[in-house]
This record gives sequence, structure tokens and C-alpha cells, in this order.
Amino acid sequence: MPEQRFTSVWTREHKPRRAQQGLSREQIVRATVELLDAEGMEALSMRKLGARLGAGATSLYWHVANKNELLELAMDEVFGAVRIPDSESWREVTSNVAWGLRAAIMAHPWFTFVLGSLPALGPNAMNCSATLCAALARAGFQKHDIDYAGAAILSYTIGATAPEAAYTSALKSRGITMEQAQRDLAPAVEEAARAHPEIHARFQEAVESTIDPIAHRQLSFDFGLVSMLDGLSMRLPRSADMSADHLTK
Amino acid sequence: MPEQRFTSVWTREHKPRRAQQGLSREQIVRATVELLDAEGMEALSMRKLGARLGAGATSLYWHVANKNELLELAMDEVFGAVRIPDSESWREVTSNVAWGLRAAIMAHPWFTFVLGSLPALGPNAMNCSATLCAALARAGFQKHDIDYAGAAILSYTIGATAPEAAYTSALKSRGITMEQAQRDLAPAVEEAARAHPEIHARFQEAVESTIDPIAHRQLSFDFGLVSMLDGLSMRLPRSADMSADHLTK
DNA sequence: AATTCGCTCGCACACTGTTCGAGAATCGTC
DNA sequence: GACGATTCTCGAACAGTGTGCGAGCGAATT
Repeated sequence: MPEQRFTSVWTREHKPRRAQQGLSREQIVRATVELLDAEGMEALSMRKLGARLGAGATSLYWHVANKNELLELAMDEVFGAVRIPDSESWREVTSNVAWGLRAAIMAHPWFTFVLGSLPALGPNAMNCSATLCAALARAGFQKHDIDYAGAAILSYTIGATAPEAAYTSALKSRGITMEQAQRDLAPAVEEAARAHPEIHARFQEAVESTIDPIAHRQLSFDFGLVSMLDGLSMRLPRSADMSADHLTK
Repeated sequence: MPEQRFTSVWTREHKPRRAQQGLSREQIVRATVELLDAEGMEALSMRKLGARLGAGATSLYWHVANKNELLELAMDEVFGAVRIPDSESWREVTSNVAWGLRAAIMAHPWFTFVLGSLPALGPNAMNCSATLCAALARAGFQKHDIDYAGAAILSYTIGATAPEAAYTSALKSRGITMEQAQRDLAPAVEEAARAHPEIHARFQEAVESTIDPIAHRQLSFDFGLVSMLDGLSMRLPRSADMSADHLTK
């Protein structure tokens, strides 16, 4: 095995081409996102993408080295959809970024899939994480703790949203309603509950709940996010001065 | 579009076959995990898997409906590798599950990939979440908060570990050392840092750090996990009685 | 002995990502 | 204008994919 190098779209530089006519990288990426949104991950193929752009499939390979690069670019596009807040309060900044990222992932469920296989090194991803780090540094975290706290927030946000997005998009692409899925899943859960009465109680409560599933998930996300931020604020040298603003709910 | 149903390995029942000879589902799943561990996600094909079992590719389709079902089964196998702790302290139980799951994911990096595309509904996944829920209920959480808290812990654990596993396995499969990757990435980060001095400082600190990368990541994971658990314990009716045991570090 | 069942598997189909090399279109320079 | 260089497009082809179909096999049941 020869001495390999680590490559990514972001490690090669890219001249933005000379003329307006014909294909361009931005145009291709935009079409990629559209196609992914419309038909999902497994429907994306170079031939289909080419056809959508009125071009041959292999023409794309001039602008992009391979499909993975295309996915890296598309992923960063999603990070770019996160609106970066402007506020003094670190809690406001971090929770805005978290909710914004969540919204972006839910709007582009294939994101999860890409994130699981490719590293997120694009400028927009950097931007998100830089925003978090800046806010956390201002809040009073020191050195490595800044990274750790930022990573914790991003990790929770992605980990909480990704499976949710995967699930809802799997339903949508197969044309199944959420009620239908819950009905189909019931026997399997019933089976699992035989060994774990704890789960059965949870499931019963979920079925009988009057809260609709979407609100339910937002509550769940909020619960975890607030808990994480509370836990982080305990790590600040003086946490008393900031710890009140989440209690107003 | 006809009225579809939601299907999964776990929604069909499965007779465990009659004789010992020939293929069996367990055997196939075991071979799948082995192949995935050895050669990674994109190397898994039905033909290769069949060959490894000394069978034709299409023979597998008798025991498993399709490749996705196989991946669901393999994923649950990873959840099954998590050792379920036995303790009174909810903090001990939850953090043991979190660290166990983290270890399992790091040992089987393809897990991330599957989780991003398929729902985790298997018995072992249920078992993990039931363990968490039971501990949290014993700790004093009520009703929905039990789910929320359990989901928060799982979300953080998966969200923190998944990209890490994806990254390290991408390096390994391409035969790249971590130092080499950091060297290759440097210019891209440098470029990104131009706009965000915050990131540049973080990166400098990481490069100059004397802590080795693996320990660094464990520290980061621990930081977020402890923060999350601290935040959760604030939500307990009486948090005073439990809040001391993390201060011992 | 005949029949049914559980299981294996070769063939075939429609499709995939990507390489290669021939060609077209456009540019900078004379 | 003309000519060479550069930038870009794309058809053909290759090796490989998941999986439906239906012919066949051995063993258990009738």
C-alpha cells in the first residue's frame, strides 16, 4: 500500500471557471440538493443528475472529482442553511444554532446519511462550529473546554435529530403515514415489551398521549438541549449570573 | 400509490429453520458483521458475502428479504455488544451504557452508516433503551421525562461517537495515519481560519497539544456526557442527594 | 412411492460509478 | 481574421451492484 494522502473537496483548490454558460459547480450542487430532497438518497445517480441538468452524466466529472465530493458539497450546503444568530447571551446563540441545525436536517433528511460516511469539513460547517466556539469562549470557557462544549452541543443536536429525520423520511418516501407505521410497529414493540415492562409502559403512554408526534419530538429535543446547556453552565467559573434565563421558559 | 405498510425485519416473524445443515440466519448475520468489520461498508455485497459462506449469493435471499434487513440485523448485533450494567446508581448505569455503546460503535464503524439510513428497532436496541429508562425511572423522573432523558443520553452518545468512528475508519480503510491526515487537512483549516480566528486558535492548540488524539477524544466525550448527566440531574425533584458523586471526578 | 416442503443457486435484468479518449467550443495571441 | 492552447462535453465501455424468477435438489411427510 503506497503512502496515501487524505483527500476531500476541501483539500483541493478549485478555480470557479471562466464563463457563465454551461455547467458550473454551484449549479450542480444546487441540482444535487434538489434531487436529494425530492427523491431521497438512493435515487441520486450521476446519470439522473446529468439528465436533470440537460447534460451527459460524465460531464459532471469535470467539475467534481467523484460522487463523494458532490455529497460533501451538498452536506455543506445544508450547514449553510443554518442562520447564524447575533446575540450576546451564549445560551441564546448556542440554542439558536442547535434549533437551526435541527431544522436544516429535518428539511434535508439525506444529510444524516452523508454525515455518517463523510467528514464535515466545509466552510459552512466550520462556520457553525466557529459561532458556537466564539459564544462559548465569551461565556467564559477556557482552552480545550471551548472545543469540548461546542462538540457536545453539536453532537447532541445531530444525534437527536438524525434518527428522527431518517425515520420520517423513510416513511415519506414509502408513502406511509405515521399512524400506519405506529400500527405496523405495534406487534414488534409488543413482542419486545414482553421482556421489558418498562418499554411497554412508555409505549402505552405514547399511544394514549394527546400531544401530536411532532410537538412531542420538539419537546423531547428541547428537554435534552436545555439539560445539556444547564450541565455546561455548571462548568463555568461563575454560573450563577447566567443560570436564570432558562427558568423563564 | 397503494396503501403501503411499514416493513422491517422486526415486523415479520421468523421461523428459525429446521435443520443444522446449510445456512442459517444467525450464521449469515455473523458473517456480515465480520465482513463489515474487515472491509467496511462499501465492500459488503451479497456476492462477496455468499462466497465467504461458501454459498451462492442468491441463497441468502431465502433467509433474509433483502440487504437492508441484513443491515438491520447487523446493527442490532452491535447494540447487543453493549454490556448492560447492574447498579443502583442511575448515573453509573447511564454512563456505563453510554461508554459501552461508544465502545461498540468504535469497534464497528459501519454502524453509523446503517443507523443513518435504517431505524433501530431490534431487541438489543430496545434493551439498551429499556435499561436507561428503568434507571431513570428509579432515579425519580416522571412519565414523558423518562423517555426524554433516555433519548437525550442516547442521542448525545451516538451523535458524539458516530462522526468520530466514521472519520477514523475512513482513515484506516485508506491506509492513512492520523498525523498524515492532520497534515493534509492543515491547508484547508488554515483557509477556513482566515474568516474565523476562533477556529485557528482551537486548531493551533490541538496541534501543539501533548495529549494524544485518542485520549483527547475520550476527554471530550466525557466532558459532554458528564455535562448532560449534570443537566439531567437538575431536573430531578430533589437533585441535592445525588449531585455530589460527579464532583469526585 | 408419491408428493410436498425447505432450501440452493444460475441466469438475467436494469442499473450503478467511473475511466478514457475523441471531439467541440471558447480563449489568448499574433 | 487565423491558429494554437485551454476548457469543457459526452458516448462507449467496464466491472460491479441488488434482486426476481424459476429450475432443481435432498429430506421429511403422507
